[in-house]
Amino acid sequence: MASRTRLANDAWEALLSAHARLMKQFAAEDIWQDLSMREYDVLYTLSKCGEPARIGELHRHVLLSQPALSRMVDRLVERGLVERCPDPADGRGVRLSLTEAGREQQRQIGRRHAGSVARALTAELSPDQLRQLATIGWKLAGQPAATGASTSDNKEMAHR
Amino acid sequence: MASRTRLANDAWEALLSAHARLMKQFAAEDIWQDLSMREYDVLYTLSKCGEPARIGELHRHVLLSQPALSRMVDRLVERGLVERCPDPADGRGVRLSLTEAGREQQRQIGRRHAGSVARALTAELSPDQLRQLATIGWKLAGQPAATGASTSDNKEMAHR
DNA sequence: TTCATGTATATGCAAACGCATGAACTGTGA
DNA sequence: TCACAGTTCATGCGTTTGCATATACATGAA
Repeated sequence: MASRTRLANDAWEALLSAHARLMKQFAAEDIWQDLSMREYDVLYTLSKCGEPARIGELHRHVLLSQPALSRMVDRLVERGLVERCPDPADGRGVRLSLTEAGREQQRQIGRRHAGSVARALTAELSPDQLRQLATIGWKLAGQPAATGASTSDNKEMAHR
Repeated sequence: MASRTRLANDAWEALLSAHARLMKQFAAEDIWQDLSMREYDVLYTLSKCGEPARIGELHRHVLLSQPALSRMVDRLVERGLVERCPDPADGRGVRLSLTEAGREQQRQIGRRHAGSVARALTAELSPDQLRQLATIGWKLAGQPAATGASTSDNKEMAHR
């Protein structure tokens, strides 16, 4: 049982190290145009969340404090990438959506970034390992299954 | 081949989501005493790097700009947790090491944090999945094998 | 209705960050 | 020996962050 603790901590440290290394590698690439990776992350999340999305919803997916996120949205609105409308169903809330410019910039950057990600990960991992990582990651993220990786037979899913 | 790209991107997104969720969860715990998770990360890294360590060495492991790291070390020195000495072998460099107080605080926090990590990961993942995550993570981190997880037979390692 | 409590987002402010650059030193080739 | 490019860390400065808190609305009970 103590070894189980050790196993878990080693796995977590490995995840953190992988995260740090790849984030640095991606950040160093010249594909981000005039926005930071965090800003891109918000645009990307917005495009995936299904717009219009609430700030609270964004906040569940982005590693930023709520006030920081609120102000980042300010800037993105000011730059014409995001629209902020009052929510007709809840006077406290706001509805966020990408503008056409925001969507377009997200797509441009996203295409290149997806290429970098694919190159970095497929260089190190087998297809089975990619599937394992997806399964494990989504599980830790609290999202049972996920997009499309579940279509292929993944023996490891037998572990629950 | 396009599916391989998709597979890799799904795996990366899963990793990011897991990272964000768990980081928030850990950050919300009341175990960090008077330091931030980033500060703890520096103390932990210092304890693992083998002291005395160079700032550049720390910088390879911590997701912070070099100037930010330099100033964080300033603060940790000011608070008596880290010592900064000139490097006798290289007049440009500095040698960093934990003070006794720094080491002690790292250990205190580390014990509790390790418990949280173990609880969070073992709740979601099987021992095999923990081993898979460690193998995959260290590979992506650019560190071939790693601490102790390699002692157990891991069938997935056959994938290279 | 009115009040109390809870939730969603915004704002004040000090601290921390990243980028560009500077200062100190190393190492190499002329 | 000197000059010059490369490396290591620190500093100036504007921007962004997090914490605490305010504001505005929602919701439920009296």
